[in-house]
Amino acid sequence: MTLRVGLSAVIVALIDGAPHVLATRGRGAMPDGLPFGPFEPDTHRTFELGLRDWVTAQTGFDIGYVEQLYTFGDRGRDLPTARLDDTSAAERIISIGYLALTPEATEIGAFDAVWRDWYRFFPFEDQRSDASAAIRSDIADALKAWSASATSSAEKQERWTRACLAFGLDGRRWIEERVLERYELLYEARLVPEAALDQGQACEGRLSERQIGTPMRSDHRRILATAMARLRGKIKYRPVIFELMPEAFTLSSLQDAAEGLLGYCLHKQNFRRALDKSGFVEGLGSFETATGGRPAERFRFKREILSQIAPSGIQTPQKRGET
Amino acid sequence: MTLRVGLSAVIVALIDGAPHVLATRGRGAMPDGLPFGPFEPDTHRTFELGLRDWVTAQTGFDIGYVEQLYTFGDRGRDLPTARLDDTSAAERIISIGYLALTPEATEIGAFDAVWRDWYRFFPFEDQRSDASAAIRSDIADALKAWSASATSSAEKQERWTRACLAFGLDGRRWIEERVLERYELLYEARLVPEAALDQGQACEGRLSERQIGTPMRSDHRRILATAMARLRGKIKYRPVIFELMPEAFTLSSLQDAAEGLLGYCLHKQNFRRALDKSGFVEGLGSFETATGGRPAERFRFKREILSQIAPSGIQTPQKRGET
DNA sequence: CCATATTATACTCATATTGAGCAAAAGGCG
DNA sequence: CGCCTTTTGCTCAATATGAGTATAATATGG
Repeated sequence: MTLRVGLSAVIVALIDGAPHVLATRGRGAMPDGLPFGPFEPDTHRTFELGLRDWVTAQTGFDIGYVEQLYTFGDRGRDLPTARLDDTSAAERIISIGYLALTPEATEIGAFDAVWRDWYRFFPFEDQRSDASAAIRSDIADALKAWSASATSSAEKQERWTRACLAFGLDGRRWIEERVLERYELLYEARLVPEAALDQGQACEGRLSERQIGTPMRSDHRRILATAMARLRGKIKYRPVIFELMPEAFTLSSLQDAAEGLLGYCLHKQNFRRALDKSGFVEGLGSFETATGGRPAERFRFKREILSQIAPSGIQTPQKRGET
Repeated sequence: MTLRVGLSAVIVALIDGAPHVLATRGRGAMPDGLPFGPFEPDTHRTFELGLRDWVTAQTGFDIGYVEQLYTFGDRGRDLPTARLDDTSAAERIISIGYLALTPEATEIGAFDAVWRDWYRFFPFEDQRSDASAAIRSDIADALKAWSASATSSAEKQERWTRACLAFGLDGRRWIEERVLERYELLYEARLVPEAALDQGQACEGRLSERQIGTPMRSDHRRILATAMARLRGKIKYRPVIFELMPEAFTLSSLQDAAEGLLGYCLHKQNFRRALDKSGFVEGLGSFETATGGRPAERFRFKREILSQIAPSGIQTPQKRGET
């Protein structure tokens, strides 16, 4: 069997404070996918160089911050129509996922690439809107039905416990980083169409795209979930959020960015206090007037601080009592 | 060019509270390596199953907790004697590194595998011993010399800043998680023999194995550094340390384990207070008498708590004023 | 059998950090 | 000018953290 290695990229940028990912547009029945290219051992000295190469070739711009996410290689992921026990496939493709952050959503030159709001693929991950509570409750119902459909009572119990942990049900807290766990649970419960495709079985038609999101090609939604989880975790212990911001920004726009990535609201005053203490930003003395209320001072990220201190991330004081 | 995928494992266990890794013993001039096996796309449905398979086959025991670390694929890593610009090699091996944790250092059945103290490969990572201060200062001298040998003054500056950040020099704090940064800096400065091998150049003979550690095959020391960094970080936000402990343990032995992994000492009373608050452990009512002083109560990890709360890790209140 | 060393565990206290909210400042707009 | 909106400054109680001191329970050696 031939083994091939591909590189897939989750390229994130903010558009009006909302996180977007670069997607290759689907055609006909084929859904959207992530930018994906083969790793060519002859020409690419490292994975990262290979990735930068073909992203530039395909989309026409240079990605900035890049980090490796995870390597995906389960059978089934590359051959949606193949049954899991079919070992006769002639080729196996494994894919190394990368996360890339760009400060602005540059216009895409060639190819069929588009910026998509990442909540299009995961509507339930946005806990800010009023709609989200309703979606969450619909998903909870579907997962309850799935739990009840288990054969043994221990299995029923176990399924429901996992659902509660993943989705913050039954008094448990919603943990924003559990993006992948949530997607994998929906996959296991066959509530997302990808699961049906992979296993050649019908999808549970309980939930609509408005609730469980638009599907993606192959296992790309899993890769995107991994990227979201990583980024949501990382902004708390590394100052990576600034890789997504323009040179000058207001504290409110920074907060909007953090809220967009995390999917929940922050306490404004405490966010500022924490940011102040961290020393990451510095006022520029100029002001943004087009905001409606009192003009906001523009700030910049003090990049040079990275060589001064032990860099941690920004703090994210969650606003309680709203959920 | 043929592309092959291998799986390498950093299997960690504690022996008398000191972290050890399973290594394949070197022969003659060939240094120790990590357990390494090919990924066989025909028989292995997932990477993890493949890994478990051949680890069991080679060493005779089942590994417990497993997580993917990173995928390594830079040219040069697989062919130590090849020059970087030599693209004529017939084969490229990329390797997916895994971290595995086992609760006890089981006797190894077959093959030439041995448990090695992980500080054998990274003596400077252990900040507890008195020797470490001396080692650190020797390394600082060597890095200073390397900085001074740069051509431009900006480059000199840049090198020294990086050295200070990585090794906590010049008033900066030592960050225990920067294991990989430290190793890569030593590699770049050609202070470790692996660098010399990879580039076909002579190693700077400044430092001895007692200071920079025993080398490993290929890029295995880089993989080990990645594993140490991951584990040192992870025990703070996930209760993975218990995967290394036996069923019943004393709080002192748990603290020993944490100190061994982190490479520095913790404040005993505060460590206990934090552990108490976390709710991770539960007293068993039985006591360990062979400790020399007052008998210590045995505790167990409350595994069931994982389905109750948002699991974080253990806190690690560093003991200051000793360095 | 008592002093002593050794380790375990309990409690204290000052100082930071956090969550939550109130109030003033500085614009635009009718 | 008064009102709405947003930014910014400040307070206050509740908790968490760093760093000790004190006491308890064992083994050991005279």
